[in-house]
Amino acid sequence: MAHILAVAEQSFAEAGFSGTTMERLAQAAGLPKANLHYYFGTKEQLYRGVLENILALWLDDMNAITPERPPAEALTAYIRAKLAHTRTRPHASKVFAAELLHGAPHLRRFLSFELRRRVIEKARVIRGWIDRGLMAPIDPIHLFFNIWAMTQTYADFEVQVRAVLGVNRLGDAEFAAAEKTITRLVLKGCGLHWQEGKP
Amino acid sequence: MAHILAVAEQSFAEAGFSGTTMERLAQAAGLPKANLHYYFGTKEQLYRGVLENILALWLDDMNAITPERPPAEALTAYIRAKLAHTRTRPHASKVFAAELLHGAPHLRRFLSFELRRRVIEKARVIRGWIDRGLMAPIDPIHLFFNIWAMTQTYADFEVQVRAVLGVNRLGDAEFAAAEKTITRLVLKGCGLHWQEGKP
DNA sequence: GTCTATATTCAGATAGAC
DNA sequence: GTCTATCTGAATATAGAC
Repeated sequence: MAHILAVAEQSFAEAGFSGTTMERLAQAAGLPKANLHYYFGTKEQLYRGVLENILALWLDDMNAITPERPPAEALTAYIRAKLAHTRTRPHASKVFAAELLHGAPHLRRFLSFELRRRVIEKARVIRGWIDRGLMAPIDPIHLFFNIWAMTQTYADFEVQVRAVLGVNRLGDAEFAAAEKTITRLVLKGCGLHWQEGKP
Repeated sequence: MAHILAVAEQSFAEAGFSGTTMERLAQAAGLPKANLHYYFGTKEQLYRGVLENILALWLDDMNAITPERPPAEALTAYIRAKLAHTRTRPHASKVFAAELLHGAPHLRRFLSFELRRRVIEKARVIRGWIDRGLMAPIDPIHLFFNIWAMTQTYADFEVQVRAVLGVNRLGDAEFAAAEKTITRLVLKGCGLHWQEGKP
């Protein structure tokens, strides 16, 4: 079952919902397609299963943001965590991205409630830092939008990154450069100290 | 014909390639579906027509980056141009994003040649600024990846932005906040002067 | 050039044997 | 529970009248 979900995640990421056929999934999972229907009912329900598997990931990373930590440390850790997920779970990122692209018909509740609540909570932490004079007065919610955008682009639009860089795959060097660039933009953008050498 | 392409762009953006039916396009365009096939041949060829319409947009914005301009001014103008396209052509952005998400089978050449060449050319301009001590030594190519990510997220993942902000549509206020945040991150991140009030 | 009607293909779902 | 074979519906594409 977990195996089927993993195969489905990859296929939905690569081919989209309509582009993924139950036949293709069955072949990739190594069993007849009737079994998929036996386990999950409809293709729609299987897709929902894949999505739900992903949502927890998105909320978890934000744990790095806590009031006691110095902002530079917390933001650096957050960026690192997001980028690690981008690297280890690129298919999850792509499925989520495709769902958003098409208006998120399955994620309306998640976005408007769970995610919104969590962002507002963490934005309050950032406003606390600003009020204490620990960082520049940046809009915390837009800051989140932009950190998500920058980190996820290395999964979602990986093919563009590879083509422009002229490499066959994104390895340690590329992710190190990405992390350095994003961390620099965010820390300096927030008026925080950032130093070249610091990993 | 241009009308059909506009309708198709919107439908491909909202429903994806497989999710878009010729019947649906015909209805939206107000003519029988046989005509679509008469004009464009196959659905595939129609999709290629939509994509090609979009590519020029992407390359054009980079004209803002020229060696003579001060970096802060050029980067501010570039961000503004990208964000303006995000706002006026959200469907184009989404079609392009979906194509990248699914591995860009139709854009391989464009990405590896036209786009890559243009990015390398403009990266050289930025390195010139760095060498002249006009800005901090940031990786120019990753800088582009991240500017694209930040500006396009307001089209591609608009539904997420709206849900988290709790608004029904992205208007002047939201785009102003986006532009301010992105410009701040980029300029300060590049060690350039940025001032709150400056639009 | 434009449309109606239809052929063809293919994917999702299920019946029913084992 | 697992599989083969099949049904059903839908979407692309085209034939052929006007």
